[in-house]
Amino acid sequence: MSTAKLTKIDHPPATLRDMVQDRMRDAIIEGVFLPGERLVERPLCDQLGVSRTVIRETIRYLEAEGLVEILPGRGPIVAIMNREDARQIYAIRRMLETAAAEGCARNITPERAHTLIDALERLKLGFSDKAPGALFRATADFYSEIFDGAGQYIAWDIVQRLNGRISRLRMITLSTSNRERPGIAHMERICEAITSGNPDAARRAVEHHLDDTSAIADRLLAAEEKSEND
Amino acid sequence: MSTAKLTKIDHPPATLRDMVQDRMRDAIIEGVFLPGERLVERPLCDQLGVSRTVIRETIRYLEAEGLVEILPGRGPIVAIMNREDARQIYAIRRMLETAAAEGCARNITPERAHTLIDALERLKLGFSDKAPGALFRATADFYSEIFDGAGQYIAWDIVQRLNGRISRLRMITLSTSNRERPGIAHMERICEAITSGNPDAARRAVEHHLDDTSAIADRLLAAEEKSEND
DNA sequence: GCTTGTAATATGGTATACCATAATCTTGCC
DNA sequence: GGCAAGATTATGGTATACCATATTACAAGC
Repeated sequence: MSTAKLTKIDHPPATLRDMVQDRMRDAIIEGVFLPGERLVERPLCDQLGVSRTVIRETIRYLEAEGLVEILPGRGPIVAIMNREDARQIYAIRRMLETAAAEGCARNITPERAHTLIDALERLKLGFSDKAPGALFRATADFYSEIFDGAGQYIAWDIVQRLNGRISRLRMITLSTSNRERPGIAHMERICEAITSGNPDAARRAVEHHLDDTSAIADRLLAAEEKSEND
Repeated sequence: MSTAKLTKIDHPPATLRDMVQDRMRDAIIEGVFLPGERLVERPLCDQLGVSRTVIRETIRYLEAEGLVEILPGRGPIVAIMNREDARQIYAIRRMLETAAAEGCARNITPERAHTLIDALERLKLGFSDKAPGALFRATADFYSEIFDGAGQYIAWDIVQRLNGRISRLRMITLSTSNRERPGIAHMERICEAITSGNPDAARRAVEHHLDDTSAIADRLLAAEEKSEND
């Protein structure tokens, strides 16, 4: 077995479907397709240069993820989220993220503390960045570290999907200017509590952050509802 | 149009895909397809009498649900669950279900109490029934009432999906003979706490029940792991 | 007889073309 | 101007063809 090291290069980890899935998910999350907008198959095929099969499978997948809704007889649209949906999603995130922060603080290691602090640094850079995408990714990375540190990969999966559904909302809340400073302060508190191995403080910090975030989101949605009824 | 009344009942809600999705989901949940078993497209087409497209879309959907896993270059298999997965799933259920029980107890109305008690009755009948499917459905109905009463439909959605992934485990734990009595007793305590409008007691009852259940599940998986390594 | 290289088969992945139906839009008639 | 019939569009559903790859089987060489 002299060639043991040369096993297969994980050759095509990128199937067409996966790429289209990511592209469309990102497009929905970044608001390229707005909530309620119809996702007509054939135009999408042309735009992305793939066959209907791929598009249809992708839509099925995103439907299961909750990003796409299928109206009987009409076809797929970008899922619409209402105020109550958002409330519930934030409530669930609160449970899962507090548990993750607790777990991460409990299992904290020097290495993990290091990567967490790194992620926080990138997060701060993201805030000063103009592009909203960078901040998005940096936020996801930071939380990813927390869930990873807690070993809670299934909860992380759920949180990511929930985040996809409230992405538009997060985009707005993150770019609300008066939100930036407290947002960073919250993250710093969370990071500090976790790295110092204090589960209770970590839980409280996350609770505080999410209560704040969800209140902002709720106000936004309330304002939207109001303006719709004018 | 003399036969107007005889047109097919508003068949729209039943698209072929949905039917196949339900059939396959049930088949996986009920153990017709075992974990790790390959789901070969063309045979499935023959068995279900549909085209590959439908099968493929269904598989994509079930993949997003976590019931199916896709091995690169090999194709879809029924997802395999390990001990750690189960642990995490039970932990998440614990959070979501305790919150739901609390919420339901807080909002309890006479009507809801009535439907809950009804569901509990059916649950008891289900325990004496031989078919495991009946007990499954009755359990789902009971919890559905609780989440419904709490208004937490998104959490309910998540719990249902998680339950799909541990269905095999639930099947075994439910049919474990010495599990039946305590199981019913737990359900009765939960029902009683909720209908009497006592959120704290409801939370504790659910916690107790799930700690018990997950411990049984974990023992089962531990035993399986052991026998595998013989 | 064992290994190795090659052919055959099975399967997933992708692309296309086609049909039926339902919703929508258009148009022409009253 | 309103309404109804037809045209258009989009979708769900199906069949099929093609390619790439992975597994298996088989045959040839040592």
